[in-house]
Amino acid sequence: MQKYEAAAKLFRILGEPMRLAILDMLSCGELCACDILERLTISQSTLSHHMRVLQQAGIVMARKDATWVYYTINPKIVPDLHNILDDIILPKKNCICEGVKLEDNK
Amino acid sequence: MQKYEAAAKLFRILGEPMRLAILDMLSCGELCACDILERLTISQSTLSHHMRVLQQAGIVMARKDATWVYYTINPKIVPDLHNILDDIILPKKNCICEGVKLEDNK
DNA sequence: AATAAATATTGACATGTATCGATGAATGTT
DNA sequence: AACATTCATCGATACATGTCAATATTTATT
Repeated sequence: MQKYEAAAKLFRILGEPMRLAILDMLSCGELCACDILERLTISQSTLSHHMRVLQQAGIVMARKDATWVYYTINPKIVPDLHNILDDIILPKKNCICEGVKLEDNK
Repeated sequence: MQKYEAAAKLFRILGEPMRLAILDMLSCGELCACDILERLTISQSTLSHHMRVLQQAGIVMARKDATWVYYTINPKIVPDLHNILDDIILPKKNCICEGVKLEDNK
């Protein structure tokens, strides 16, 4: 299972409407937290939580300037996500469907 | 927010290691529930739960034959998922980053 | 009809996490 | 030095859901 946990974690992070809204906003380019907060109906602490999650997952990058923090989407994450999805869902060589039993610690 | 809920739901469903393992197994082709169960260390009821979730989301399709149920990945879901991701994370026209405020009921 | 096998459903429980208000920390301004 | 602004952290709460055992349902077999 361990094999799938990293991928699952990424998908789980994308599995929240608020975070998708934030990523949609960032898709055009850099925004500071206050810009994002202005367009959402969530508390500042909730936004801060989401930005931390997105950052730690490597989905967004942060740049601090004085009291502001500016966020951008990590461009590398886009092909990464596509590849992660394809590696699981598309036919491939040495696939687990060929027979091995999966234990919880694998 | 409603705008992102469908996409978030799909990602959330992909956000479980067990379901990714199941999809990985199905990536080569059709398997029945008992085949999948044989290679995982989860209970039968848990597997049944996951298959129902994957089915209702349109990610896998089910075919019943006597007492067996055979599952396949819905091939349409693959490009769909890529498009959903790109529609959010890549730059685009008429993007919400251009200014509108998002209410919870949107 | 009785039994067996494959899958679904139900109810209970534990865990994870989104959310908030309150507060703290860092930086800039007066 | 005092204050304001921006963001982070903490503690509490509510809700969603993964998991299981037990049971039901469906179909085939004897």
